Amino acid sequence: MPDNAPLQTTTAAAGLSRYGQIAAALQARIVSGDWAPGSAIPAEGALAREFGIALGTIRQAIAVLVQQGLLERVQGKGTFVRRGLSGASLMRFFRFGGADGAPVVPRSEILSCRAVRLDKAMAARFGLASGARGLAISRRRWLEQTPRLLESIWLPLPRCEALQQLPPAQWGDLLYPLLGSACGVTVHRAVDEVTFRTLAADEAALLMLPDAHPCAVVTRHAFDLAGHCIEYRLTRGDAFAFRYTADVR
Amino acid sequence: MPDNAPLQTTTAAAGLSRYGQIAAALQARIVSGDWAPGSAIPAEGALAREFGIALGTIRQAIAVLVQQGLLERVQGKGTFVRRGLSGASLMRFFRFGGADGAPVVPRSEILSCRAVRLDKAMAARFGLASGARGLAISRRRWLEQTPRLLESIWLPLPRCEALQQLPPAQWGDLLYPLLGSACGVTVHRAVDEVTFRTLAADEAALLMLPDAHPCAVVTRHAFDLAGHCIEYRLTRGDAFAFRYTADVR
DNA sequence: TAGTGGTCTAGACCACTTG
DNA sequence: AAGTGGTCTAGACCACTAC
Repeated sequence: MPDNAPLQTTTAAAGLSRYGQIAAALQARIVSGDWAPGSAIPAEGALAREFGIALGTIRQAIAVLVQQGLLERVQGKGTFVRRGLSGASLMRFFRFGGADGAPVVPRSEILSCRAVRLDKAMAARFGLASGARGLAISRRRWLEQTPRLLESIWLPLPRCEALQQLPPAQWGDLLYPLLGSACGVTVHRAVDEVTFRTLAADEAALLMLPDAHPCAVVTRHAFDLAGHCIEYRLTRGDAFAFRYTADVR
Repeated sequence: MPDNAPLQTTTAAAGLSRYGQIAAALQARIVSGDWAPGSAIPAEGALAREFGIALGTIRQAIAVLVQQGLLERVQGKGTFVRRGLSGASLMRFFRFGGADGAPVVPRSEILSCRAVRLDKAMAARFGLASGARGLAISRRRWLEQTPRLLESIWLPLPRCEALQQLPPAQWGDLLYPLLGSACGVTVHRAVDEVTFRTLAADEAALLMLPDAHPCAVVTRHAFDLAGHCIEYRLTRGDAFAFRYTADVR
């Protein structure tokens, strides 16, 4: 038995525990696409043999990635790379009329989509230089016969080029699955910030609401598996339809 | 070695894993006050001997309670029962002028405090029958020289009787520490729901805002260690000062 | 029946905190 | 130096899922 080799000779092992190093190694395989979203990773035993460690240790490494939301374990079936966010989750902020239980997807109407130069702040979000190219999308979302949300979306352009080729009519109602299939981008995490203001005249008209009507604004930064920002989104909706629940402990 | 006794003879062991049963046993000691908030629980080894199980199993049980937020582990020092919520956390929904970094506690002004009969819905929250007695508190909270929040608080009355004896002038600015010291109640978890509306005339006057000004309403259910609701609170504040960040993954 | 993850054991040594 | 939790091992058996 090697008992306790003082350092695992992976690429960079700086003061990390063994399971930490291995978790990083597994994460690298996921981020690189070596293990695709939705697919199963090798069994515990196989990984333990590969890394030359005990079962308990590989389990600990996997637990780290499960905690991060990168992996998902299922009794008797295996351990799977989690698929990206569906994107429908923005509706969790609003309750428009209908039944509460069913998570509905609003119909998407693309108002405009064009390549633009990103200003300094926007480019910085994507880790690009000021003036870099991006895609600016304006979208209106409907529930039944009523416009409910207004969205302004920015995407980094070398990365999401494939979207420009595809006619908006074929985009469907959800952006993230499209980003996955067309651009190979997996949205793994999002940070939403909620504030509150009143609608500008043009916004109010598009939402069929009175001028200066109160509205909730959700500002979203979405990130890929590597943790890079790949979407900036501004969503506006009727403030009186806003409802959000937070658990504190 | 007993190897694997099929069932641990605790009180109720229904299909739970051993560490699950033990986690429940530990939780009972915390909820009963046997292990007080802030104090250390016995070391892993001692607990393992007491329950007649391996170290790894007691660690698993403790991990469950850490995950639930009941316990906290500190390297080299021990495992501690977590103290209750500070209550200042409601400010996380609002950003009033001042510096962002510092978590400030607004000054509390008690507008009224009286015993009332609870209607059916309110009594049900506390697990009481309609018409049960409760404490209704109205509070205004100041930052510097400006009133910022309006709070309506309901508490179940047999439980929080000690508050009535204490003059409001001695309450201080935070309710939860007071509930702990005066009534022996630990607030361990809270569920906040956010909605938007406009201010009524009396509310607007108290907050020194225009009539019908937009406001954010935070509805809070707070729970003790046993999971029973012990506070219902309605907080109103200027909607334009509202700002909340949520992480999705 | 074979393969997966889930639970459990009985040790060992390490890292951190305290007196 | 003594006590605590943190890491790691090398096994065992159980529960669930598939074929």
